[in-house]
Amino acid sequence: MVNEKTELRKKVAILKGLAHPVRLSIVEALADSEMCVCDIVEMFDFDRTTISKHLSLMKEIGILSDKKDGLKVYYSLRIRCLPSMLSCIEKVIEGNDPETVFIMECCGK
Amino acid sequence: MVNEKTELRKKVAILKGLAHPVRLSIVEALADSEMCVCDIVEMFDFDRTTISKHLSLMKEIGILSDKKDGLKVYYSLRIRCLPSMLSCIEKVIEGNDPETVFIMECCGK
DNA sequence: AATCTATGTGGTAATATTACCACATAGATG
DNA sequence: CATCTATGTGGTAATATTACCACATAGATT
Repeated sequence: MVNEKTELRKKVAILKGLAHPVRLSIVEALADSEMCVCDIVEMFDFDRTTISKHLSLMKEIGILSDKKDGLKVYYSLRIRCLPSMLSCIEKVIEGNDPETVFIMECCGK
Repeated sequence: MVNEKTELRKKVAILKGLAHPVRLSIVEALADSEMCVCDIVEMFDFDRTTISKHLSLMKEIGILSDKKDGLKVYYSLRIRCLPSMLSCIEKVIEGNDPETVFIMECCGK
């Protein structure tokens, strides 16, 4: 049995880990395949070290895992259900007419 | 077609809205049924106005909707798939042995 | 071994988030 | 209508997050 408080803290940590435009974009990019830091850095206009810190953070939280190969480090999703989880939110957003920001139904199950 | 940047911002906003222990607890409590502010406040040791601000924030983001009835205000989930979305994260956490903080598989699909 | 390449870390200034207090208000009740 | 009850808002101090710079390191290349 998992401690309630601890479980809540872990869930919040994961959500916080996803709640940043750079980090969420990385997670989405990793949905299909792993990428090296060099390629991930290319995606953004931010400093290389900024991206590196976002990756370290997500690794520490448990969202990503890394794998070294020569000079390069490859990151991949450690929580595989994330893309489908996020697609729930996407459907909510995409389903909107421009006026209403969010609708009430999604996932259609 | 939804603007990519805007969509990302909205997704991040929702995730941020969930990424706080008080707010996530509220969302979980609202999974089953709506609640008035007075009852939600009872759940926590924080100041009443702190809870009120968390509710306002989630309403603004679109996570919650409210409904007035006399003096009381009832909040409910506006994004209904949230509980099942969060259960994905829960399974990841619960599936752990105490040593490993996160596992790689979840949702069992 | 000197150098280069890919990546990571410590420090820090700028910015955002959070929690509480003081105060405001709408609707019920005496 | 005076008051009470449930709720919300503005302001602010404490804290957390973020992005960059300077620097460090491991492994490849010359």
